[in-house]
Amino acid sequence: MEDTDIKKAGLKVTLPRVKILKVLEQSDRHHMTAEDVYKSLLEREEEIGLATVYRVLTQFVDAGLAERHHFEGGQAIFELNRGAHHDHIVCRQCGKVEEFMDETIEKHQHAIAEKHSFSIEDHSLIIYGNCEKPDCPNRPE
Amino acid sequence: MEDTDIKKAGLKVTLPRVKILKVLEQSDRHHMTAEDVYKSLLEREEEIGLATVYRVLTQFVDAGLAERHHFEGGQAIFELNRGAHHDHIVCRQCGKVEEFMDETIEKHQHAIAEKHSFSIEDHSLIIYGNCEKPDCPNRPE
DNA sequence: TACGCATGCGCTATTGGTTATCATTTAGTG
DNA sequence: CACTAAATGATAACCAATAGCGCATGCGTA
Repeated sequence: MEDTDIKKAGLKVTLPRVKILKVLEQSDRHHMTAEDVYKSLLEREEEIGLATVYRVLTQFVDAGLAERHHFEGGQAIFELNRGAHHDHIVCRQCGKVEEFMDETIEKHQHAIAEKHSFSIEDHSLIIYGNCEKPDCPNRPE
Repeated sequence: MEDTDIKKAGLKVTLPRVKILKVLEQSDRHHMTAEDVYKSLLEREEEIGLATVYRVLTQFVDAGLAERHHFEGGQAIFELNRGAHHDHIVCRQCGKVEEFMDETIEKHQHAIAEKHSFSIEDHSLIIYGNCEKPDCPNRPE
């Protein structure tokens, strides 16, 4: 993802926008709250206001550069849009987020929308569970 | 759903709890925010504080009597648990919520969890679109 | 490169939804 | 009917998110 993408989106290429884009790109966790982004910027000693973080994230979403998700807990989570649609599976213990994509599920959703006479615009599928990462607090011993 | 269900959940059978349960049961919209429940109680001239509504709804969820959903917008939505699991399809224009259930989708979710080495606990699938209700503001003329 | 305006920035105050506090009231029990 | 623990209601506190407002900056133009 490049600075030119910001320009293409009709937004001026400013330092805060570039830096927020970088944070979203380079973070090992690719799913972050606005607060996460803000803290990450502080660690890099970038002085960017929290309000600006919210503003810019919203602009990125409106421009299609990023997506806003609503997981459990209410807090919005942001993710760069890398083109390929996918859904999420989340560990309730360690917060790890993985991505998946299932053609069959996608197709069935369209069938359901049709059956209910809805023109489908979007969907959100999140699976909650517990992962088996070695450092996950819920790991069975 | 009966008062005895409240007792079974280990909660005292108090007037506010009975009345909130009734609202959730009798409302034509079965998916309500805490505020919706509160307003509905006001219309019935029941003097129940908003704090109590939030408290009781949370207790119902903890007891398994109700479910809390997170649709777009962040606001929590509550629904009585009638036993049969289902997912939701929501109209972005008029807010109408319908329910559906698809065995194939359910099965695939379990397969996905397995593939990612997650023990699945729950999931949330919401389809967003536009319905064709005669009074839906988005209805094509 | 210098100018000037529109846009964007950061700060602070404010909102909206939800939760905690605490004195008073009520349900359940003997 | 009295007693005790739990529940309620009013209010304040909380937190994520937003709006308002001067100041600073990006960028087209000269």
